[in-house]
Amino acid sequence: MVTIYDIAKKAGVSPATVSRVLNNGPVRISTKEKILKIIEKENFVPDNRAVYLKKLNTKKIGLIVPDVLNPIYSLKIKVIHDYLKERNYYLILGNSYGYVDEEKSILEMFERERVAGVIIGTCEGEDDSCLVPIFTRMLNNGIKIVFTGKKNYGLKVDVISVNNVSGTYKITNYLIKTGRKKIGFISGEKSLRATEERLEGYLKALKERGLKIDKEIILCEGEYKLENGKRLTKKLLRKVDAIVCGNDLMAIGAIKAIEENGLKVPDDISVCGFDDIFLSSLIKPSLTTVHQPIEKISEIACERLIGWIDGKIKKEEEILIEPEIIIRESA
Amino acid sequence: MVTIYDIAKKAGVSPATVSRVLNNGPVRISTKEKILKIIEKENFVPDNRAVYLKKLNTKKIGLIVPDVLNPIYSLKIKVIHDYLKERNYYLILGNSYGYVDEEKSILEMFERERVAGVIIGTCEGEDDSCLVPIFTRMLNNGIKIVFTGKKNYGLKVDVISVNNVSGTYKITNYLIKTGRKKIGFISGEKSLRATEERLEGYLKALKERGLKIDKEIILCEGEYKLENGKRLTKKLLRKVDAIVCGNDLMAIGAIKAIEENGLKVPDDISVCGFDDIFLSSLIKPSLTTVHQPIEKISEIACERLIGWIDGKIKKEEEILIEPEIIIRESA
DNA sequence: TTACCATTTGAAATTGATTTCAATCTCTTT
DNA sequence: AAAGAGATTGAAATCAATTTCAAATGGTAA
Repeated sequence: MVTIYDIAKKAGVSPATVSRVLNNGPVRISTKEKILKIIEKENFVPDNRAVYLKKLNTKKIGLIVPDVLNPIYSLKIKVIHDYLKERNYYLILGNSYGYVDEEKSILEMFERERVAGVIIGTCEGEDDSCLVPIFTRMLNNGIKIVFTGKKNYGLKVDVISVNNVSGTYKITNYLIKTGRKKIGFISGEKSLRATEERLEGYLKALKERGLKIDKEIILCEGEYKLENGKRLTKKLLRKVDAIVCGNDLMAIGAIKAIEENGLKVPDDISVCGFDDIFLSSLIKPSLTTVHQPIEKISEIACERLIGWIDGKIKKEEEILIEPEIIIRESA
Repeated sequence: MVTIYDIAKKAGVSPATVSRVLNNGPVRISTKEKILKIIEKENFVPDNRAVYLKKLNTKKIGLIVPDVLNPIYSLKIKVIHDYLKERNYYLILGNSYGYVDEEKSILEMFERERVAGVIIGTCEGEDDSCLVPIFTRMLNNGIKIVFTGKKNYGLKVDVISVNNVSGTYKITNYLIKTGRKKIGFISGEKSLRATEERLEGYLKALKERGLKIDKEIILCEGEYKLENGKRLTKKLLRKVDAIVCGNDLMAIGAIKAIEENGLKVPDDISVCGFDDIFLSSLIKPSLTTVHQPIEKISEIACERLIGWIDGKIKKEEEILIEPEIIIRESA
């Protein structure tokens, strides 16, 4: 491969001068043009490995999501990718499947790559408190970290997330208003922040409206996926007249389960979700759900992360975005 | 940050010995253990920039997709990510939106990063023949490239793709068998390989069955997206009794357009798609479509790419995977 | 013509690892 | 006890850039 030395030799200058051309340093216009011509002719492309060995900011950002197949994370990836690209950063992607072992190995890869910052796009999967030592080490080594939608474990990191409590509170209230009395709740693992808070909003609404809380119809286990929604819903059939689901995929599973058992949505059982993925408006009955402001969350996450990297932000913050509920056919 | 020199000093050995420990070189067991302890204690993590400045294979693979939001590409990303991770490679992701300018800037970033290989996951977007010089330069510089689903422009690259011709041929035949006579065709840009070939299969089936080809009901323009499917379908209403769509998203758009105009799918107009995305089985009516073997294509692409990188593959190939049609409710 | 200042330039150090080559240390064998 | 073989180790070069410091060059004013 062509190096800066080859260019320097052909141009009759020192490598330092070529480097200055590449970095807009002070070089006489005529020499600059001569060097640029040679660079073009020789197909020279600088080697980032060497460039960023000297420079401080590697311009690389690591992003971890639990499931690229979940449209909510596809959207997160898209928004973050675009925001960063605009600012000359680029993205290394890790897909953790919600497993801490995977997440750990991805984080270690990010460390070796000396990424400037990391965005954790996770808010579902296993309990990941055991990653705290790695996060601490990364922070100590100057790698900036922003969480979206998970606990901060007392770390010096921003947390940007939707107000989960308020989301399920609003939608449960809506169900009550439409006359539903036996409202069930299904979601993924209890240990997760998303589960904890979404459950909290649901309970809050029931309490305020004086409805009885029945542990039999609250099921928080397994993954935030369609199949699991189906599985859990089967246990609630004929016990409830509405179900608040932990996310849209589970809600879609719930609708499938209800229909497969000869019942109707929303006539027999109302179903509502959380996320407002693309799909939710397309299925039938279309899904009543809590809209997650993914674009906003992702952009704030990027903005904060770059703020940290540029040294403009020094103090961590927890930023909650207020969600809206979207009323459609399923409830 | 802690370096190999710091570790060497604390252990009373030379950096070379520390490097040997990191790379499983010959080191006395007792010194190895001593060094490992210090590495652990000092939180040392090697710097890949320096590591791969010396080593030939950077273990980085660049992947370009036109749209992370399209489930077909989410799936591609997932499969490729997993396959590579298993083999100690990792992924740098670029989202091109089908724009050649974006694709160009992503490719340049890959070059600077000295990726070992690139997978082009594109098969839609603008005509990208103008990227040939960049691909040539990358190949000359030893970066291996594999295309999935696009023209190879005479380059020394593998092309792995679904047999598009066969896919639309089969599904058009199916429509004819069910008694449809006026079958329309809608898709994205004509210049794309996917469009060209899918159109070819459609035309082949019509000709073989002796049906008249009517240019008025063949519309190839715009993007492979839902909205565009809707837009094009509106022009075909009342002119056709079936529509073959370039992909599933367009087909879903087609169904929406038909229903919004008071017609029924499949009673008034049959609709079929191409891809078999997750969504297609969930909507109502569920979509009859050509199943794209994305997992298989992606895995072969990875396998071939790593074969090239390891020097085990020397000759480019074009690999076509035969698709199956999935009959559901929409046709 | 000289002094002074600003603009260009290059030599050499630096970044953090790996790798080669030669030297040293341990054994085993005679 | 000496020789030889094999296992460990370190010094220095290398990878491909940037950056610092000092030197050279050019232009202007006194």
